Amino acid sequence: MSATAERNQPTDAARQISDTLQLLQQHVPMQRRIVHAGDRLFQAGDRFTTLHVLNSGFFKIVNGSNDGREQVVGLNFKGDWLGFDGIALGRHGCDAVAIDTGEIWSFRYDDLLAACSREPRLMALFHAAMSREIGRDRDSMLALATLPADARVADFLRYWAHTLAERGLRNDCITLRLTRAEIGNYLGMTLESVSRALSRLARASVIRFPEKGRRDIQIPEVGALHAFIERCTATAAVVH
Amino acid sequence: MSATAERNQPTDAARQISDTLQLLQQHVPMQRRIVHAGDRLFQAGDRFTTLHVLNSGFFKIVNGSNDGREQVVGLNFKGDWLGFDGIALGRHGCDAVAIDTGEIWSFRYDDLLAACSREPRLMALFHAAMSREIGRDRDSMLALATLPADARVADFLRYWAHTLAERGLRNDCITLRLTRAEIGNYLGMTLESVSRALSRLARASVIRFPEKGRRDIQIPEVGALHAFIERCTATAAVVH
DNA sequence: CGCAAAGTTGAGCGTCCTCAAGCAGCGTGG
DNA sequence: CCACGCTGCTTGAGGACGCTCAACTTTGCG
Repeated sequence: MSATAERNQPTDAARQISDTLQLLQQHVPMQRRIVHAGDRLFQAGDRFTTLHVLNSGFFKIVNGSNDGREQVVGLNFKGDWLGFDGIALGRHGCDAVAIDTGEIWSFRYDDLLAACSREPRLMALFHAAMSREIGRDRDSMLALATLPADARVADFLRYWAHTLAERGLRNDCITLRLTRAEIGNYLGMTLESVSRALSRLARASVIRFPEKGRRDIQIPEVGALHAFIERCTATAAVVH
Repeated sequence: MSATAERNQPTDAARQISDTLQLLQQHVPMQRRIVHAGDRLFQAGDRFTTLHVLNSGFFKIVNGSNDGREQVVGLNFKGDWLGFDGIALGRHGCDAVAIDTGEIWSFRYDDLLAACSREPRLMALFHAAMSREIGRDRDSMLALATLPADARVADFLRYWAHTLAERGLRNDCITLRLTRAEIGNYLGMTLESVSRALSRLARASVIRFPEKGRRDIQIPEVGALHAFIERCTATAAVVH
């Protein structure tokens, strides 16, 4: 939680991302490719051989169960790594689906390891990326388990805005690449509940919609999202 | 998902665990220590320097938020690694608390890296452990977001039984080291709901309680838990 | 034996889901 | 150009699942 990650001045995260891209380019043979919304980078059951780093674009990670349930369990942005889940069993356990046009860098896992032994900084970045993923997943669980629906939506927006800010991008007006149904799936609620939550957030002036369309969301003040979330959890723990 | 992990014959997981313990012992300078229920291995904010592997006992991982919410986001068993979350930022983001007496092996992260460069098999096991953690967290999210309360409890028992079986231990009668409140916290529900869910599971003969005490839980047939979970999700998706 | 902590069970209620209707944006084709 | 259909989004009404509050039982420990 970097107190206030201002945009357009390199944050720790931004530096880490550019270092990663640079080191990969220098030391690991890889393939660059353009993907479009809907493209599947890999899916559950695929044999694991390669890792990927997102140079631009957005991905969603979908986890399925044998009885047909499935859920969006992760979102990926520029600089994020994809495919870690395959290392353990040699097969992927989830699908990675592009939700916008973007560029993906792919390289063999064993080539990465070879490069890491020559360039310890790359190893450090690799491990840090896996570690971050674990921390991120745990934060998702915390939100899923402890926040009421409205606060989960607010937390989702806060996370998205934070992620953009980290990368030096504008975050006062974000364009969601997900439908209400996908957001709902990610947050463990129905699309109607997402819609209602957004309406309430707008009514509370925490977010704002543009004149036309409700796909973009304006966030005048990220702090207001924090405040809203705390207000939700506070009412749950009233006097008593 | 190894089809049927029979106990008392070494599974993949069991072999991996013994390999890990053996390689660590041979190549990494480390400290062995006994911990007791309630002991804290590390907590959020602590500077990260060392990783840990559980040689015996049970741990819970507790994640907190700045506004006071906290949740059990992970459970650890023999052979599991602890501390991955600290690598990214150099500080831990959660607490690791022992929930039973056990033995923990601790070693410096940089010592591990040095050993890994000499012994690639250790590196592979290290990466596999992180990868497994990610996959496991995603399964937790899936359960939290898509299963009704009763099914979440059944899934929790299924996971616990499966984990014991993987390690070659009896899993037809498991002793929960967690209170109803802790289980509820882990599953995103109240302790009363956990209690009711267990009662319903017992009424449906999916589990059984011993004559005295309700801390132990007998699971005559693990498959029955699967069936129960599917029955729960099926009723949600009726004809239509 | 008595107290504290953990667990069970019931009654009432609130949040969120389900079902349904209507609206908005958008590409296609007459 | 507008009708048309499609997909995504919003909003309302009713109901169910799980939470809150409360009483009681059981277990464990000094």
